[in-house]
Amino acid sequence: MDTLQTAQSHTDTPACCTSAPVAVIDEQEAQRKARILKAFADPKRLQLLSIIKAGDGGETCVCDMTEPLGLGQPTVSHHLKILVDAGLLSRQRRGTWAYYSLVPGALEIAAHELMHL
Amino acid sequence: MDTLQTAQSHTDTPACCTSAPVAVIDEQEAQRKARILKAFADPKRLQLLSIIKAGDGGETCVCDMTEPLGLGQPTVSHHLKILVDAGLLSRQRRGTWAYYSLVPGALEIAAHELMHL
DNA sequence: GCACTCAATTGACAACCGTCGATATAGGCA
DNA sequence: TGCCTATATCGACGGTTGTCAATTGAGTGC
Repeated sequence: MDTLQTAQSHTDTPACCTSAPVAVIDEQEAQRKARILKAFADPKRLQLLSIIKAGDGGETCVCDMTEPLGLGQPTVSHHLKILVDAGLLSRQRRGTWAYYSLVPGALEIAAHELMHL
Repeated sequence: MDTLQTAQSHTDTPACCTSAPVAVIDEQEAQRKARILKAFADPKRLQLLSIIKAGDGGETCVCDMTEPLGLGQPTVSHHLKILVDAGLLSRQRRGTWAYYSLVPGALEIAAHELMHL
């Protein structure tokens, strides 16, 4: 058997298009990583994470997020849900208020996924 | 009795919503980071990066990307342009073919942005 | 020159996303 | 109980995004 498939078109052997069995991450793994990274891919959500990270005790009340972001309350709730669903934030109700805090290690894991894709 | 802020009942000062001058990253910085992270937030682009990273010599020809991704050539070109514009890939023409390679340190910088937002 | 191949661009379309207003839910207080 | 506040959900609307078919541009070899 030919180690590399003989002549193919172009009247000669092209330098590339060797159809090598590249070790590419599969569709499923790619979608999983993309779902997490997509949660970061919005300026407002990055600001949200920044606010929560800097919050007292590492947590922040929803009512403290709407004003600095210049967004309506439903929109902030929407972004927070996305971040929670992505496993980046955790929610805790205290009285009438809802406090959000970073899931420990979540940022590090996400960063790790970026470097080792 | 609450040691902080007197009675926080409605019609009075609430416990949160202190409108503290939170050190939040500004809109401009958030948009800059989001633009980079948005480039990662797609499964096909993650697969592209994976293929290129694993390519021989750290570079891969376009014609070796369309098949494993199951995408048309224009779509692959589209994604590659997004990755180049984000500063993650660099392009080099050799003959008729175009080779893409990871910009050194790009992944590390992006990961750093994630952890230190 | 011409013919051929690979890659990039264009235009169009459906799906997704961020935003808002309106409404619903949950919890505290009188 | 009923009212009030904070948060979540719903429905709708523009803007963005991923995809493709068709075309154009770039490069090689005859």
